[in-house]
Amino acid sequence: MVLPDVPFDDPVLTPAGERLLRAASELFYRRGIRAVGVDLIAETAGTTKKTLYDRFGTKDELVALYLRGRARRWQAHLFAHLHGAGPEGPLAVFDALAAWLREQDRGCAFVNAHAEVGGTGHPAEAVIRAEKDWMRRVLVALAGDERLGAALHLLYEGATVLHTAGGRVDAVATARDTAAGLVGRSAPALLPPPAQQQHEGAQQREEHHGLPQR
Amino acid sequence: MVLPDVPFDDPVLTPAGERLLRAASELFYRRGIRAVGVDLIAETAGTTKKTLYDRFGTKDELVALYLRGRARRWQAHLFAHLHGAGPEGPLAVFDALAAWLREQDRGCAFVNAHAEVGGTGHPAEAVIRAEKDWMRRVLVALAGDERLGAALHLLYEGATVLHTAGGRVDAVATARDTAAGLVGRSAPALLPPPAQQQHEGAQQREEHHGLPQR
DNA sequence: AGGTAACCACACCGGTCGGTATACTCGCAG
DNA sequence: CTGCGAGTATACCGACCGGTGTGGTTACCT
Repeated sequence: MVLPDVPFDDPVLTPAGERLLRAASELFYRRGIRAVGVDLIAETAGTTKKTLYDRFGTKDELVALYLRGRARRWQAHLFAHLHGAGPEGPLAVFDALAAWLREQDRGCAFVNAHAEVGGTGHPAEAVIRAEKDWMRRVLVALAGDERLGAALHLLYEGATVLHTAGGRVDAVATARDTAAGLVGRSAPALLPPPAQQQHEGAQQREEHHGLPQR
Repeated sequence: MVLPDVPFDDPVLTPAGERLLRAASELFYRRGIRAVGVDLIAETAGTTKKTLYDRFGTKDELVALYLRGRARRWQAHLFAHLHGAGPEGPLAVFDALAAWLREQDRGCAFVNAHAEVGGTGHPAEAVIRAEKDWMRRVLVALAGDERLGAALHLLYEGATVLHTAGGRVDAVATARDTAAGLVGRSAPALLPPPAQQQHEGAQQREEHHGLPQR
């Protein structure tokens, strides 16, 4: 089975740029975007605001880069869990989510970012939509069915929200149970047990892989 | 059937206080909490920061009041849709949500607020959890079953997120379809088509039908 | 008459916001 | 040797942040 890749490649950065993006990612996720100033980011990265603006041009661009990085890391985590998971692929997504949320206690970075910048024309908005769209395509591919994949996507997002904002530690397990019911009912015979397939979709569909680099 | 009320009563406010809360609610929802300063709120309400702090003490308290108001308004909207909706109660929730999201284009105020203040000890956090917990109780009551209600809750939250952050206009409809499948499968015999009798799985466990009134 | 709650106008506080400017050092490729 | 990209250090900008203080004006209640 071929799973789609998230449509972001990793940026080529100078050492200081790398430290800045790493520091910004940690701070943005843990405290929120508007709650973190560029001064703090530069200081945490052990460099200066000057370097930050030389590399990234704008705080907004740094935010967009932060989200792209999150998308790539979540994909890596997810595909690692899916690898070797047999025909119950769709359900393994919920196991991957449970493990992910054990460390990422502030929930979905994209939903959180949208809460802060949604509707403002912020460059992060496109990244947010692209990630949601990608995740849906993954679930549709795993489910082998458009409607079932869309339903699983709803459960996946609902579980993330209720786990985090709702404080319901059983949310992911409930979602998995519900998903199992849907999957079992919809296509019980489509997936023969012994088959190891790997996801081969590695098309990077962006040619502009550099940074402002001015 | 008795549905639980949201555990917030409406505050008694002076005229200027009312204007402040109304202005703050609009601004917080549309632009985010941290993006809105107290100066702007006071100016929009046609009053001064002094009055704001005399009435509410803190911006954080104003934020909590804002969320309580949102919860009450959503409950009123939801119950109005449920009223007269026959035995297909659980599905009417998704119709109410669709209508709600047609006007509330920034999605769930509680999820958005949690993205900004989650994990900081902010007084809004308790309000957020209470609202999610209340909504779950409503869905469990409507479904007449704990597991089914929890599953519907997942679909409800997932639909809200995917509609808003994901930009999927079909999210609520998909959630409704999926919910219909779950409901139909779980209790097919309890609801004879031509009958206005209510499904009896909802145990009446509270006599407090009015407002919390505490 | 006196008290008081509500309100407004305005000034002020230290701190932080995103972003810019100047000037200097280092290593490396032509 | 020179030029340049990368980095550091530091000062600065106007605007805004949440929050406080002072003083004065209504209107209503005893």
